[in-house]
Amino acid sequence: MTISEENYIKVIYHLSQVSPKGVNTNAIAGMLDTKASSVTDMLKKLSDKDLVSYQKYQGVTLTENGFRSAKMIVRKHRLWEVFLVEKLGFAWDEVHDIAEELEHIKSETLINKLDEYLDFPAFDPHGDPIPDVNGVIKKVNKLLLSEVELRKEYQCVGVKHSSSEFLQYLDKQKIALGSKIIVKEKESFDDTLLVEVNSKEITISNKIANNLYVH
Amino acid sequence: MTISEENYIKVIYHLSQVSPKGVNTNAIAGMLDTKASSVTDMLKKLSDKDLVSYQKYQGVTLTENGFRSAKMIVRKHRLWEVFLVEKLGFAWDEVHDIAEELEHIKSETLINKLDEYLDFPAFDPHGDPIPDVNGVIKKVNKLLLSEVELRKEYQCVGVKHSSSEFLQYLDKQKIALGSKIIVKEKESFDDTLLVEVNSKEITISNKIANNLYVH
DNA sequence: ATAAAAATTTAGACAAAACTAAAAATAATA
DNA sequence: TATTATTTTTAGTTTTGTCTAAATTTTTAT
Ligand SMILES: [Mn+2]
Ligand SMILES: [Mn+2]
Ligand SMILES: [Mn+2]
Ligand SMILES: [Mn+2]
Repeated sequence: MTISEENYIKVIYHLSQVSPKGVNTNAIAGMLDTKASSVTDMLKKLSDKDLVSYQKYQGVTLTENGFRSAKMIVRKHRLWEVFLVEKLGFAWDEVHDIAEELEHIKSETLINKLDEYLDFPAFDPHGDPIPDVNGVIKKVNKLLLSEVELRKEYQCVGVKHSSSEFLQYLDKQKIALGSKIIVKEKESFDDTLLVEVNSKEITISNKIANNLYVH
Repeated sequence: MTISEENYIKVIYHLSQVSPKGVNTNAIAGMLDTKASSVTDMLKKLSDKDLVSYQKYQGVTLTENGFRSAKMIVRKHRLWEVFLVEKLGFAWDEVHDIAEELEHIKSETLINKLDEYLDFPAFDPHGDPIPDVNGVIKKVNKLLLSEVELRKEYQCVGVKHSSSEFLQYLDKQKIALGSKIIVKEKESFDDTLLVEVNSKEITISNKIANNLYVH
């Protein structure tokens, strides 16, 4: 697989999580910052290689092959993110773009030795699960902070989108993975939350609460 | 720079060490396993980007820009090799191909953090010097084993070519970087050497002796 | 049900990096 | 020096991945 093909497969994998019955051409184009016509061309090629099943105008799904490949790319991406944060001391908002490049390094042995070196982590710095060597992903019941019961203690376990701005906002509010969090009040007008984190009370917008996973 | 451009620049850098007054088109083609006509095309492009100075039929040299870039690619290659051997436990004959890919990862910050993480190594697993953050390379007076005085103690400090077969041969003979080595006798007919390594006597062909650096 | 809007695909073009075959320049040799 | 031989460059293709513009299909709205 070329780097470009890998990028398409990974995007289709991520989009499949929300539209399992078929991923739209436009959605792929949006994620890859490319044009719909380019996507169509690539879908034909991926289909010829039996990585996706594709019928004109009907959207696309991953084949067994494509699904396996996608999980291996995600595995590499997330293991490299762990390496960058745990070993090299990068902040969690700095690692995504570098991991986008590192995920395309070919060696199987490399990634398995890296896995071992990192002590077989199950989650990446953003709380996303890391597929193991067989592609098995640890499932965790997690809720968005916006869907949580009042006055019950939860633990922060992940972020939905890991944009730099969002992650830096969490840093500023001293919210990290593992932080204990209790929703004290919910403003019915705009769903703003009054929460307690690290024994301090802060208010959190609905947009933020919709991007923070707790458990 | 694209990956392909980086590969050309690196090859020109290495060939410049032996032909400083100009590198041949054919030599580049040989190293990159490509055709001379492809090399000519690329040299024009690199010349337009002020990475090489090139005049038809006259061979090519690196510009100041090209030289700086080349050293940064070599720096990345060798730092990654150290990482693979020291941290991930690869053997010294297994790391070259993986480093060929890793050397093209773009981030400056990444390579400097990696450098720090590895404790600013001056040499890679094959004894080749690693340019520092400013491109400065530590010079070492080293001789080929074939050029050495008899009955004098030397230390093995590097290999000239790091092909897997050669490195595995050295492993088999228990010759590693740092090994003490004394040439006892030199067969005048074919320049075969009788040497002492690790208090054991072994015979070494001229071809081997021409590829092993000592100090 | 028909028309308008949106999504998707086709057709044709382009840039990067490679190739083959042929022409041109340089180097080697008789 | 004249003639080969070698090296290098040019000319013309090919493949990959992208693009724009136009055509087609599907979806939405009247
Ligand atoms: Mn990421
Ligand atoms: Mn991540
Ligand atoms: Mn190497
Ligand atoms: Mn090396």
